[in-house]
Amino acid sequence: MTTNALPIGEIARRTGLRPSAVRYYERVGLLRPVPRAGGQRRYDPSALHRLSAIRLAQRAGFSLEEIKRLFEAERRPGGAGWRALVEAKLDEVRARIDEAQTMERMLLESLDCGCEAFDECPLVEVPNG
Amino acid sequence: MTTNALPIGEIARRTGLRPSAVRYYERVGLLRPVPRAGGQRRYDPSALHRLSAIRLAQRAGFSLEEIKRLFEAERRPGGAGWRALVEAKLDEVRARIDEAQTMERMLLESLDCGCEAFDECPLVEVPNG
DNA sequence: GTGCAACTTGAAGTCAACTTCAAGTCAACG
DNA sequence: CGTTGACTTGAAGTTGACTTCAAGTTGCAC
Repeated sequence: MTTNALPIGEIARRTGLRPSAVRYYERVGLLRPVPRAGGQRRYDPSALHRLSAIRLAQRAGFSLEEIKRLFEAERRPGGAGWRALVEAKLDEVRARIDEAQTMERMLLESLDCGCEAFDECPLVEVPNG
Repeated sequence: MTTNALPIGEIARRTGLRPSAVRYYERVGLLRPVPRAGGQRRYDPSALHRLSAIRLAQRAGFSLEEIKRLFEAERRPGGAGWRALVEAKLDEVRARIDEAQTMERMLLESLDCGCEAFDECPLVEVPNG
């Protein structure tokens, strides 16, 4: 046997994605085409890892296009451009964390003052131009 | 004069939104209809604060529907349901922060080991069912 | 071999969040 | 008074990320 080769339904079940999503990822180039058994996709378990990485990056706010570039960057030899790309992404992630933390403080503050708070929270920066 | 009443273009310029977006927010109920001068919207500067709060919440990952509910919740008297809603949002924000921080560690790790890292980062949790 | 669930494809549909378009209105300048 | 530019409306178009559909094929149990 060629070790455990999972059909798309099994991949879907384990990742919580729908088969259609997995096929979609393949179509847009996020997943390389996998070997077929009689036309049907057979996945190596490592696909689970890849899919999980995609979900995480996505929940962290990245578009499929960005995630794709992130994956592609790491395949380039010499590590020329990819380091800069990862650093750029790092900046983005940190900005996201900052914003989420500001939101957290806003929500906490609005819990504290108790009334019409969120709408008037002083943590929101109003443009002054 | 009825204090500074800003036309939609000015609101757009200051918030970085397009006028069409501001009208859209009104249409979907995120912004209450404002007074008109000869058919044209005239905004109180407080609208800038509201719009900024919207942008922040949006960047923190909330849909317009969710933001709307957040605003509506704070208007209910007694603070009955809105406290629970804000607390639920808090949980969501914290989950987002966690995920973004995992992304951050993944990216850092992939910078450290230098090669095909992001795709194989051990920080990604693979489902085991 | 029969049947059924799970798979295949391409095309079309959906949803959010807008943007663009067409056609028209209004204020102000010269 | 004419025209310019910012505004108005409703309707239709766009993008990303999928899902749904129709029509057909395959894998496996019985």
